[in-house]
Amino acid sequence: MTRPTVNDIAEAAGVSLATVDRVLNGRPGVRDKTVSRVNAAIEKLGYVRDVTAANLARQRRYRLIFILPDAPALFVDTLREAIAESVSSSVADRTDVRIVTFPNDNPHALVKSLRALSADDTDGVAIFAQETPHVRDAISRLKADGVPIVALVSDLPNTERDHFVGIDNVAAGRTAGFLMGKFLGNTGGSVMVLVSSMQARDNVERRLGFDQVMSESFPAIEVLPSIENHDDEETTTRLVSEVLRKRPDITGIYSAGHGSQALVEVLRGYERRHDITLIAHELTKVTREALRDHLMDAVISQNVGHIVRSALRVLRAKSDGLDIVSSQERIRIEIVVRENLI
Amino acid sequence: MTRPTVNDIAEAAGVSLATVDRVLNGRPGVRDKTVSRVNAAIEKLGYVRDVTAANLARQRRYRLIFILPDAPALFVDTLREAIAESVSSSVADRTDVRIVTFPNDNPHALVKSLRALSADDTDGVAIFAQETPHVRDAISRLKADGVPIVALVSDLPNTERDHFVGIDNVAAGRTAGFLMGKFLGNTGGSVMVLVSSMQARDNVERRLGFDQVMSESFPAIEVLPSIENHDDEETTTRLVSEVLRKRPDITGIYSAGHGSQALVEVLRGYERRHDITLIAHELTKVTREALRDHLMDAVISQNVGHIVRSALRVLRAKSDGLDIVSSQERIRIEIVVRENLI
DNA sequence: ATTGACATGAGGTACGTACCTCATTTAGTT
DNA sequence: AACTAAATGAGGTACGTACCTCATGTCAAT
Repeated sequence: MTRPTVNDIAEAAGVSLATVDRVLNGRPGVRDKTVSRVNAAIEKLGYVRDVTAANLARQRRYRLIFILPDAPALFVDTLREAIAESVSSSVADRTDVRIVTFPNDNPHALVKSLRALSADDTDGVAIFAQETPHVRDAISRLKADGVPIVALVSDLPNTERDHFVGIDNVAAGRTAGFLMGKFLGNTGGSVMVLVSSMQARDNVERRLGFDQVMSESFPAIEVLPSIENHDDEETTTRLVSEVLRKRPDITGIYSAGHGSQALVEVLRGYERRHDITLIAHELTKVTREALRDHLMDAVISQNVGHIVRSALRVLRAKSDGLDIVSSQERIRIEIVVRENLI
Repeated sequence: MTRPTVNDIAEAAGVSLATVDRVLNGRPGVRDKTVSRVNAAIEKLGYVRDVTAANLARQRRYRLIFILPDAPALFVDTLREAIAESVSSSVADRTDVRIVTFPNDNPHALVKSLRALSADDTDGVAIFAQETPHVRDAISRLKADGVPIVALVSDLPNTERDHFVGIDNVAAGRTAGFLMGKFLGNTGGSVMVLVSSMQARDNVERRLGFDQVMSESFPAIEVLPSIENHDDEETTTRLVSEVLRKRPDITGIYSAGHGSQALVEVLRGYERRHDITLIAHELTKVTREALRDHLMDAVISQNVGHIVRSALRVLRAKSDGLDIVSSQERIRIEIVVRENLI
């Protein structure tokens, strides 16, 4: 009834504990025949390594680093909080987490941060940044040094990152488009789209997915060109006000970027606010309140807690040279309306 | 830099390891003054017990039981699969999970199963069932015996269960109502509502929430009385076909029960199927396909994986006499449309 | 001053695994 | 058969905590 241990395996396979240990930990000096005998015993007894005991014995610690921009968007703060929260629970996981922040508009600072890392003091890096040639090079160097790397939230597909932790942003944009279309009905009208930046891959992908669905399924609705706000409040306020004034036919607004604070504030002061369907990304203080206040209709979100935990799991696994079960690391695209707001 | 251990605490507090151990594990025979000295040292060094080492030493095992009906609804199968899956990973958590099934229509069998359990061989019970006086008594007995109990999916509020693991079903119904209203627009029409049984508390709560939102926000839409299908396919087929024939003004169907298989099949053969907005609960093979096929518009779901893991965490904590962080055990109400289907 | 109750210390073993050293056996080559 | 290299065994320590026993210390009541 009780769980088999290495000693049981040794006995069942008719070998010594040392040999079982060699097989289990892939150490050399065991004949193939013996290896299969041991593996057969493992199979037969249904042995599963006690990971906690193993880690205890191994005295393994994972030194992981999150690299984030200091973008003035609430979502980044939310992400940072989630990481900070994971730190407290990660003590039990033998994991030391450090957060490195770089100035949003300064790719050189990011590269400098990346250069400061090496396999000597780092077991894994999770990075939320845009892909530039310099970033590509820096990641390449880190990988060559043997440091596992995952991209966070916004993918870096042309780099040597091991994995991407985040939602499928094309699908997220499609989801937003689906809801926008269904909410607007067949009444026509036009939709304003805001993005943080057309350099931000996640934003571009969302826009792409949104457009796909709108043209496929809701051709009666006109989708306007993207407005880039560069996560800047003043810019947003100015541009949104302007478009709202010039285009009274606007019935929907899709905020595909990382923040919606300024947008929401403009709308609070807009008399036709209740005739506009507003869909944004990321559940934050601002979007929560906007949902509650009947100002916003839906939020497409990714659970930052899940993202952080997935990144930690993946980095630990990669650091141990283990494979990941990618189906278990998929981040869901969450739809939040005011009634399922937790 | 490295994490403090009990030995560091002993040294810092100027006491022996044995005394630290007594304090940490609440054993008697330590003066208050000494206790505070030790606690001060713990505070100062930021000591956190290494739970994995502790469990290893303690050789603690949790024997937990899930009690489920054999209802012919796909959702119950999904739940059962999630439990089975957790079994494999729970080996590492020193947890033995057993599933007990009782005939859906036979509350006496359920009571009998409950009676068979005792604190001698059970450290916790998670139960998905409806509340009846007999069930209440059986739970009362188990609690008196010191066995922690959580209600699963459908709450048992008038019993002595320690906790409820599942979604807020009123809010889930409200969410369904919100989407139904928004999708239908202001066109009026009427909505058919299906439930498994009006005895099932979760179903009743969903219906309640749905009605709240419909009357508050979408008064132009008529909501018909509930159709009870008792999770029976033939009944569903018959009743749904009949209502569809008699009421051609039906523009929406809300399936609040545990299964939607027969309903979906009827609709597949219904010529006006694309004029009907269909919203159901629980993501299963059937609802997935219906979403993909543009037959269903949204699914309100609860992540069975989360439910099972939460139940395991809560039962382990209760079994150790620990408090739970209820905010961490909240199960989200998920909205799934065809674009965010994973 | 003696007693007894209580508080504390010292030192051990155990949990399941990792990893080390050194001795011994086995297989393969000549 | 002798030799060598490789394979295996035996036995140890360590990780951080739990829990046990027994000895010794302290203090207050008698």
